[in-house]
Order: sequence, then C-alpha cells, then structure tokens
Amino acid sequence: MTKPIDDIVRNAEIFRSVCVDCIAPVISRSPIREFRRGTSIHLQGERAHSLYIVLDGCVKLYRMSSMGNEAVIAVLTRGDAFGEIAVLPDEAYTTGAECVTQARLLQIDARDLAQAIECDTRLAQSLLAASLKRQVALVHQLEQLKSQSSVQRIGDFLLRLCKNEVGTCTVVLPYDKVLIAAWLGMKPESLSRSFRRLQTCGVRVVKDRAIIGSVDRLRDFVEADREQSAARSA
Amino acid sequence: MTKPIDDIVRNAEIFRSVCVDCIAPVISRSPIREFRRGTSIHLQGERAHSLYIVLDGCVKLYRMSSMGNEAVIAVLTRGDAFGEIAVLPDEAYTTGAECVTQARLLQIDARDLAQAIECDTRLAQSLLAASLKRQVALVHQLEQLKSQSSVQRIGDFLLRLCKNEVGTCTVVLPYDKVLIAAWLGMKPESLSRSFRRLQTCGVRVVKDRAIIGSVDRLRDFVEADREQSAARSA
DNA sequence: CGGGCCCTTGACGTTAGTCAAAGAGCGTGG
DNA sequence: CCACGCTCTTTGACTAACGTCAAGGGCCCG
Repeated sequence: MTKPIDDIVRNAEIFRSVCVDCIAPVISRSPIREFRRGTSIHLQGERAHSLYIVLDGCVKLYRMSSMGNEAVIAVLTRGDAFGEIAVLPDEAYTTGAECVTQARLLQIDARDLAQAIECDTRLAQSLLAASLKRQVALVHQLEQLKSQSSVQRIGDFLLRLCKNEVGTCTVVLPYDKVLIAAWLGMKPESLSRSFRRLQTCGVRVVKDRAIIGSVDRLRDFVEADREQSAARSA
Repeated sequence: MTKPIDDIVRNAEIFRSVCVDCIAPVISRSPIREFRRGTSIHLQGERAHSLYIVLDGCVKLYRMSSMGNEAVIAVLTRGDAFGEIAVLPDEAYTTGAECVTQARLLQIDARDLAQAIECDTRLAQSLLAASLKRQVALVHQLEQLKSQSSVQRIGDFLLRLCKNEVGTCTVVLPYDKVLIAAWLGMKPESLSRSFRRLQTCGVRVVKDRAIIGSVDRLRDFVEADREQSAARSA
C-alpha cells in the first residue's frame, strides 16, 4: 500500500534528474510527519522554513481573500512538492496548506536544501524544472478560468482523471465535491448543476464515481461547447 | 530615454544575484531584436529555443483556446523575461507572445544559457528565484479570478499602477482597454461598465488616464466590496 | 472627407451565485 | 439495532454578474 519512501522521493518532480546520493543526506535528516484530515500545515504569510513532499494523502493549497473567500490554488497528491519558496531567504508562504485527507509528508528543512543547492547545480536545475512545470499548470488553470465555462472546466477535470483511456471509462472522484468545486473556481451548487448538464454528452455521476460514456464525445464537448449547446436547445 | 542595455539586463529579475561576468559572454552573443506593434514573437506550441528579455515596449503572453478565445496570461515590460521554459530540453512554449507596442527584445539562445547554468549554480538559483516569484504573481491572478468580482479586479489593477501613492493620484493606463480587459479576464464592455461603477468610490477615467480621488478609499472598496454595494443601494 | 478602430451605451440572454429546503449517507450513543 | 444529529449533496426559485448583439460617437490617419 504505502510505497517505500525512497521510491516516492526519488520520483518526485523536484528531484527528477538528480542523482540520489546528492540528496540522500538531506532526506535522511528530514522527518516524516503525519497529519489528520483538516489539519493546517502552514498558513499564508507565515515565514517559510520548510519544503514538503507529499508521501500519502491529499493536500490543498489555498488563499484567503480579505472577505473570507477561499480560493483553492492546487490539490496535491503523492510525489508533489510544495513550499518551494522556502529555498529563497526571507520569504513567506504565499498560500496556506491544509490536509484534505489523512496525510504523510516529508518535511525538508529549507536551509539544508539551500545549502545542497549551492553545491550541486543539478539540484538547482531540477528545482527550476519543477517550478517551470508548475507554472505551466497554473497557466492552464488561468486559461480555463478566463475563457471556459464551468461545464467545460469540469469536463476537462474529468478528462484529466481518465488520462489515456478511450471509449467508456469510469473514474473515481479523488476528493469531495466541495473541494472539487473550490478548485475549479465555483460553488458546490454550480458543480452539481454542471455535472447534470454533462449528462447530455453521456456522463453520469453517481456518488463519487463518474461514468463517462465516451471519452471522445466528452472531449468534443469540452473543446467546442458551442455546437453542443445548440444541440441541447434543439 | 532608452536605458543602457547592460543596466536593464543586470537588473532583470532572472539575473538578480548573478555576478555580471558570468552572464556577460552569453549576453554579448545575444542579438537585440526590434519588433513592431502586433508582431508575433513566438507561438504557443512552438519548439522553445530562445528566452527573451524585454528592453523596451510591451509584450503580451496569451493562450488561444480551441474555440478561438484568447486568454491573456501576462503583460510584460522592461526588465521582464519570458520563454524561460526554453532552458529545459525539448519543451515547447506554453503561451504565444506578441508585441502590443513597438518593442526591443534581447534574444538569448537557450542552449547558451543552459550551458551557462551547468557551470554556475548562482545562475540556476537566480532563474529559480525568478520562476518562483513569477509563480506568486500567477497565484495572485488565480485568486483574483476565483474570488473577486470584475470591479474588484480593476480596482486592484489601478492600485498596483499607483504603487505607493497616497491621497489623490492620477495614473496613465499603460495600454489600450481591450488588452486590459483581456488581461483581467473580461470583455471590453464589462471593463467599461466596471470603470463606471468605480465612480462611486471617487475614481474617474478619462481617455487613458484614471484619476483616483483617494487611494485609501479605493483600497477599502477593493478589499470589501460587500459594504460598498450595500451603501450604493442605500 | 471618409474609413477604420477603439470605446461606450443600451437592451437582452445566459451563467453562476445566493438562499432555503430537503434527501442521502454516516458515525455515535442509546 | 435504531434513532439522532451531522455533513455532504442535490434541487428549486430567485438575483446579480457578465457576455452578446447592435448601435453610435469620438478619434486618428489616409
């Protein structure tokens, strides 16, 4: 069930292309911490002293606006890292981080890592690569928010869940709908209604399972909502 | 008018904290290119071979959705870099880049830079730092889109234009309203109407100038739209 | 003077948020 | 085992926000 830690860490995006030996000393000094669902790992604005790697469970990164509105920035699972900003001196976390399930995290001291970076260009490059990849994901999210409807965003969400599948496939929603909604930038009520509207292109959602009649049909729908809405009204 | 190139490059975020000598050879080999307004610098999906630094003018990064919808991801000015993804091997640009004014860009060959990175940890760190900072900006944008109204987003936009000013201040809108609207994720019509609604908190927009009666009042408005809308209807 | 572009305005439709209510699990304690 | 309270989810009715369409004014430039 729980993969050996070394495996997870070695395959983590931020350490891809780094020889294991270089980071082994840092890792061995890093404690593994257990968190219960709902626990806060760090707050937005807090001085950043640690970087974390998710070993098990789900962690959400979020921002609170001045009027108490929560925007979920990312939902992380095994192998993902967060708090990378900690490698820079005197910076604060720009998001809050909270466990949305029971979770095990590797907590890496930022100073340790910063020192390791000084000595090893490959490590710096690896972190850079991970950071750039992360940017791509953020850009994708921005694009979606700016130019897609909520139905399209959910469609895309489902498509990413059923990676390379074709034809019919069933996916398990990885966390509760409140969180999915927040992540996609909408309210739970809207999520519910949007799922409903996906029925017109062969998607049924039952409890935490989504049954996708035809992946291709869903993809067509997401990429060109227009015709479909015409069809819907007909 | 046009600052010496060295100054701009040296102060660019991506080369902050790098000794000038390390990058001098790379820079000296990099051509300065002139672009006219409306010219495309690179397309989304194109193989990334160069990284650019803006010396003068404005460049927009954008993404096209499958149905021809353009989402503006960033608007860059002097000292900003883009196309950093080029330092990774075999990657493609994740956005298109286009000049929105006449512009001068320093075009840095990605291989050159990648080699320089291999030799110099500080350079990798510097790029990492810039990338992380960029992420912060993207996260901020995401937060805004997910939890703020268009009026609030414009308010925030104006606030960032009048940096540390207090009391009354007048700012020049740095580019045309079509672009501002696209950047903030709305249509020009909505932008126009939103400007209008800012009149209730002492902001007037005439042509390309915004006259802000009271920066504090605007800030209050942006941070807590709720009371203001109550007041408005009273 | 005329054409094109940017910007604004109005009327209207669609989308998503709000408020309220009710049903469906689920764990707890009787 | 059942009843209870809890949270999550769905649904409906309503409202507010934003996009769309269409028209018109101002401005620049040929």
